[in-house]
Amino acid sequence: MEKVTIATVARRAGVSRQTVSNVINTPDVVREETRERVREAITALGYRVNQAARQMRTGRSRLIAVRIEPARDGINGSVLDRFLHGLTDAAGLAGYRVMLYTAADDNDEIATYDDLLSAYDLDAFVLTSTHHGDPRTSWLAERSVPFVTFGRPWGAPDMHSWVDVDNAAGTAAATEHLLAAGHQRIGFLGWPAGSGVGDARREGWHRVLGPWGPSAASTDGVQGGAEAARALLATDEPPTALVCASDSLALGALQAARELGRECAVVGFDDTAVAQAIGLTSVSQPLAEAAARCMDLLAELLDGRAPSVPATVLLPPSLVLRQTA
Amino acid sequence: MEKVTIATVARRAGVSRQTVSNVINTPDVVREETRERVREAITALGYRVNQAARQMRTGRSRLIAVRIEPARDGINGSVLDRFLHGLTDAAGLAGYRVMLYTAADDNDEIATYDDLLSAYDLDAFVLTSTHHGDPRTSWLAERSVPFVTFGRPWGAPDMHSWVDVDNAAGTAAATEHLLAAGHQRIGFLGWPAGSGVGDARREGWHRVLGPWGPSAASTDGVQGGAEAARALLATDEPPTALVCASDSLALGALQAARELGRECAVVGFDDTAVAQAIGLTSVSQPLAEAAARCMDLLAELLDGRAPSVPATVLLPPSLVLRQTA
DNA sequence: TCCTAGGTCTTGAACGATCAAATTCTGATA
DNA sequence: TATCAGAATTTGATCGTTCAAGACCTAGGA
Repeated sequence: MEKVTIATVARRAGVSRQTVSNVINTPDVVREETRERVREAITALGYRVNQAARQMRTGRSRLIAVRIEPARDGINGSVLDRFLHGLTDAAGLAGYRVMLYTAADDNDEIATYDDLLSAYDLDAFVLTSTHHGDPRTSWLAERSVPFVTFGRPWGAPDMHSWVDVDNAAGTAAATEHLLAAGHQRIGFLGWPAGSGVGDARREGWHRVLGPWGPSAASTDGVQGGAEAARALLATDEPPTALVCASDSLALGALQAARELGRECAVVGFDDTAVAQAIGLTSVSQPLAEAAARCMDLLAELLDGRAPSVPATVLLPPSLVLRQTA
Repeated sequence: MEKVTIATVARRAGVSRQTVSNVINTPDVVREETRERVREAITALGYRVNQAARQMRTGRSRLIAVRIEPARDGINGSVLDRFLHGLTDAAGLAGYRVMLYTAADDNDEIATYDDLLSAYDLDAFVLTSTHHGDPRTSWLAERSVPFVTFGRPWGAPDMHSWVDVDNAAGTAAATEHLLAAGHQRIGFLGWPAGSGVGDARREGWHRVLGPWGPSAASTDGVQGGAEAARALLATDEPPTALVCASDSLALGALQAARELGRECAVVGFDDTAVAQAIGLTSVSQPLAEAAARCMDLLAELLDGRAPSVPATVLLPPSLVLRQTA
């Protein structure tokens, strides 16, 4: 079982190296009959293109990089995990591979770009966790490195392609579900104003209920959620249902309600493992699809058939009904 | 900002290409003074080795592949996630990069090996979720592809290097903790016999308690855990504490205890997001360290300084105390 | 019959690094 | 001073692929 190169195939098929290369990359310039003969030789020999050699000549690696972040509060970590899985699948289908890297912060990440680009000739990046004033996108854009973000460019015009989930639509659907179930006072438990995602989730709830509705804010976490929920539930006319910006907050709310002996419907966000485990109704992001769409956009960029205007994709989340609402 | 190659550096330092290459790969054969001059040129120009070119000549890619699995029951998914993060970090420090792939089953995975090896010249694989009669290890071993498993070769002799966590020690520690807290009747809630990991976790509990102790088994999941726990708690002399093979089972046990109005201490396994969220005491695997050790072993294999006997590393888990025990 | 255009295929060079072998330099010894 | 071993450096070839350009063949038109 020797090394099979393009020359081995060429010899067996009785053609030149270049013809074999053409069969692989631009089949339509090769005559039908020759093409078949070469294809036969390729499968018979089990030939596979050597990516390193191809890359050296073309300057393209068919490699895409994604940052893997530590599961921050743990509870929401699996979101990225599922996205990664979807991306790896989609990339594989499109003939690309996913390479991982870690970074402590934005600047560290930018330093890594430099390294990955010059050492590995990376074709593109997929960025997650975009935020206001993100320095990463401008760095990449300035050097015209192809990239797509999962998460819209908060607070900036659309200078690049992105895929995002319609957070507001998710909380809106949750709120409507609660209304339909007969709830009159539906509260919102969210994060402090200023984060794009958090604000959008509050917006969806607000959009459905109109001007009124009790709401509270806390940084993410079970503890914070419980405290904020206690405050809301201790008022004169406490809400009978709570829409929450995350499963962590929702879990805190459930604990608070139980302590106080109050009936309170709760809906979380992200459909994490925790929600599945404890039967929490939650808004689920279509992560596999989001990943696939990211790959689609990247493939467009890389094939040079990119639209002049950045493409943007907004996916609707879905409500997963369980016991808590 | 043109492309900087080894020739650019050579010209600037006034030496030949090969000398630059030597400074990078075998610095000790270059005279001190020359070495410094070349190093200066390298940093001044911001030169970075082109991996594709190096790979074509050496046949080594400095790339390591890991399979990313879908978060199976969701609740335990983050274990792999954290391992991956640790591996990416450790690989980066050792000058390697991690590439991802997905596979539907063992055979699919083997087909992917073939592809990755011939197309990308992958240097090594890290396998997770090893099990009895795993066909992957023998496939790789036959072709003498370097690899390390996270998880020991269940039911087979040590034919390759592996890193694993001492599952039995984990449940033993949990059991001892419960004994010290004054519990007399400590039960075990595990998986059906036959899985290496599950059996080891039961073993640890059994080792501490001796012959006696109520135990039950169920396939993993909250539902199953609740049912099995109900059965245990409904006996004449119910256990006052339960050691569980997973956080899912533990969560089920907690729910069963609450339903029945019983006090019952519970310890889970894996310290997942769920455990953190609901305050479940759980056995925590040192995943970052496990990943680092995997990388160490791989580096040894790849540098050719591999020991004749496969290296095996068994890491002790730790008990994370929270409210439930 | 000759020429040309288009389709098909082949040839040599190049990508950027490392290997192997050849060459030059250095300093010590006779 | 001439010689030589060993250290330091250079040269040419090579890895497997694709690019650019050229060669060959066939059919159609003048």
